[in-house]
Amino acid sequence: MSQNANDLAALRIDSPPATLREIALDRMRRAIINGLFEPGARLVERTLCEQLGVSRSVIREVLRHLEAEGLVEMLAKQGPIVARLEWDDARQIYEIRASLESTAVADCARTAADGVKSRLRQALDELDRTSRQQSPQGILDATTEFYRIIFESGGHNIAWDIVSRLNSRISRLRVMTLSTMNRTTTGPAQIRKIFAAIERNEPEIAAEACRTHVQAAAAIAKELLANTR
Amino acid sequence: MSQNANDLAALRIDSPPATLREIALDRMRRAIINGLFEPGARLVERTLCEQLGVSRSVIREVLRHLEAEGLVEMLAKQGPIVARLEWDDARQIYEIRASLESTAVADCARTAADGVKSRLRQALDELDRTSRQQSPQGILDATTEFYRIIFESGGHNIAWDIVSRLNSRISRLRVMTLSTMNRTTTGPAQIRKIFAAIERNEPEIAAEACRTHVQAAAAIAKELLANTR
DNA sequence: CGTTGTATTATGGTATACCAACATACGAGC
DNA sequence: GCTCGTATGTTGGTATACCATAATACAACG
Repeated sequence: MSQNANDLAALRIDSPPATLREIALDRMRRAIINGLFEPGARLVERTLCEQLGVSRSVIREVLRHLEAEGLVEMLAKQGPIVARLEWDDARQIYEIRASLESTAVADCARTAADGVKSRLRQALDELDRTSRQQSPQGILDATTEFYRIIFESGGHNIAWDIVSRLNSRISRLRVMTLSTMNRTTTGPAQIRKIFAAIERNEPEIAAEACRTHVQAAAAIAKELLANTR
Repeated sequence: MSQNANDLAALRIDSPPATLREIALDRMRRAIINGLFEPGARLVERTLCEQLGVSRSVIREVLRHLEAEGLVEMLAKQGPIVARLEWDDARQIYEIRASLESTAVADCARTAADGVKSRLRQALDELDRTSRQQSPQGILDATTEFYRIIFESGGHNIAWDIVSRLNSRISRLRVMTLSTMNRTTTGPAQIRKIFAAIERNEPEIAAEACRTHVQAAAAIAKELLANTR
């Protein structure tokens, strides 16, 4: 590989100017995840056109994508609504997360090199910081980053996609459960336990700590869902 | 609940006349899964319009859906192609399946009532039958049904959706691995082992047998992918 | 003969037009 | 006043039109 080849590689244009559809998809997804649209709210196509300033073609394609992601539900003969979340769905999502995350965590504990460990420590520090200043969004981002490192480091990007997609469906619960967990216990104790096991390369212990963490979140979520009704 | 109420319930219209989009989605998905379109093949929208006899709006919405499912890839500035499958993707898919299926199988072994067991036995008989007559499609259908019962019986429909979607991405491998496994070993020995453990309500053993089964499939798939190159 | 500029074509991105089904409101007839 | 029918509006489903860009072919020029 010559210097010349490197220079040429640097020329490559890799950020294709986003299409309206991609922008709209991103906006809509965020809007739903952030709760800008209530679960069950109707998503009238022509209204969305005005709100986003694009044509119905674009909106409809975005809706198809979000439908496949499970963020939007299509009621036959009535049109699209923001997906609602029953406890039974949430329960299943937490179960699946427990499976996938504990597997990834164990894998990470088995193979993690120093580089990964230090990146994890960084994420954990960030979590501590945001946790002390009671910033829900910050806690969520830091926790997400912690897990992202675990999945990516083990080459589990497909599992990460699945987990991310599932998390987006429980976004509303997630921000509350995470805040609760970081308020009641002494900070992010459970995450720290996971990290400690990874650092000492103890897969079984790490996986078990992870399962505990997810189950705790599920328990809190169940409470929340019961109270909201 | 009066007889009257029952009669009224029977009046309910529950099969909304499928839209063109739903039909087209189904057809396209099958076409890709069955290999009618080669992986990597371009999916030119106007061509598909003629082939399916619908407008581009419909085709494009279907493509968005399939894109989100991972069956179609969008190359920026070049349009959609049938998703290709690298071994690294297949590897991950088998790993995820191992996690989710073994969890579901353990759950099933823990809780399965007689009704579930007899339905599983039925599926197993069907698998024996199709296996004896070397029918690849029959083997695939029977195996799918076996797992479907396991997931549905435990209330794991979301996990089942995920597994189904992943399986559709490895459909080509799947039909070959299943045939191979049912040819080399004495019939569906591994599936039978899973069933036996479920029947005796032994979750750990059932889960382990399931993991073995998936790992064996992955090993064969790896061979296949290596040879195809 | 090759290089460069230009016309043509193929194709995806976006907007718009039209229709059918369902819902709502209103008015005629009893 | 109640019922039914009709007009009107809302909204999703589908088709089509138009544009921009990238690739290709071709021609002109050196």
